[in-house]
Amino acid sequence: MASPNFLPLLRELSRTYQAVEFYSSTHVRALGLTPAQFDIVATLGNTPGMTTSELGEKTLITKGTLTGVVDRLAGKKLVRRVALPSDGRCQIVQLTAQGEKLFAQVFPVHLAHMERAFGQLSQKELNEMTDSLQRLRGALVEAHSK
Amino acid sequence: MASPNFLPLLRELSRTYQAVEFYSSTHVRALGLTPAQFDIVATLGNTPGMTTSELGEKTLITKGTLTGVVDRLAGKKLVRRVALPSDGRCQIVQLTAQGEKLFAQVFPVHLAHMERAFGQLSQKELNEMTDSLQRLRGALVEAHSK
DNA sequence: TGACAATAGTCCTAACTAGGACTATTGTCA
DNA sequence: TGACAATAGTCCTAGTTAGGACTATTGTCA
Repeated sequence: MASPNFLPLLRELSRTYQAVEFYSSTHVRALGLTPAQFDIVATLGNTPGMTTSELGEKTLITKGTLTGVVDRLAGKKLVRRVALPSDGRCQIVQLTAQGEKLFAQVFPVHLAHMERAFGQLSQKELNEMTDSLQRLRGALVEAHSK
Repeated sequence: MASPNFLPLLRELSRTYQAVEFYSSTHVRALGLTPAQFDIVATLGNTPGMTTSELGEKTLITKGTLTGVVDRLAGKKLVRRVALPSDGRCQIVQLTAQGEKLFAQVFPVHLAHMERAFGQLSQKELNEMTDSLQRLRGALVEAHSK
């Protein structure tokens, strides 16, 4: 390893991810939600609700964090926790009517906002980038498991 | 925008970035530093030190956060703040002797750790991914400025 | 030079973050 | 069935995060 040749990618990956986060979160905050809260509302939209752990898998928010975020959304009456009779350990998190309404108002608008940036790239490039990132992620998982 | 075709990329970008963070931070924490603290030590290594704002640009840590992180590193005697005579507003942050020593011990080891994952991809693929990410970032900056 | 804008950095608040300890519940298997 | 491992979720702690208000200093320009 004379000079590690992956540092530019590592650097660019961080910068680009942060740029996406900034572009997205600036818009989301203007709509009255934090990025984590929006993430959960968007994930619960058009679903009958899901387990806290399932929600964690989809949003990449870890369990310890999720408790607090769901608490705050529940405090805003956007989300509700329902016990699952078949498994006393689980709780289903689902949007309230008010949450559904917010989702319907906010989600399409935010999607259009993101489209304004991502739409500048060709479908071919989007696909290639997705595939490459997936290969990188595979390499990370593999390296971690050894 | 019948069905937005960029969502898979958005999703994969988050997942891959988080995978990198997890792979990296697990290792960094085992070395006794938080990711943000390691980032700063790594950035200051082999330099005469730099301004807080310059440090923020390089590490992508915003000013408000930076104060606290540098405070904690200073508390560990790894870093020191030096006033800049030529500009009374600026402070130079630099590694102490102990910080230099830690950098020399920890940085190469961490680089080798990252190499184990990134080394699985070809140079060509690394370059292509870097270029694509850069184009995406450019699109975000452009969309944000309008 | 004096008014005023720009910059550097700290401090504050609310929220998110990971990790681990802990409780309650469920599944497994001898 | 009873011991025990696995799972779901909450709680706690230390730390990071963005954003904005604030102070001090510097640069600009009429």
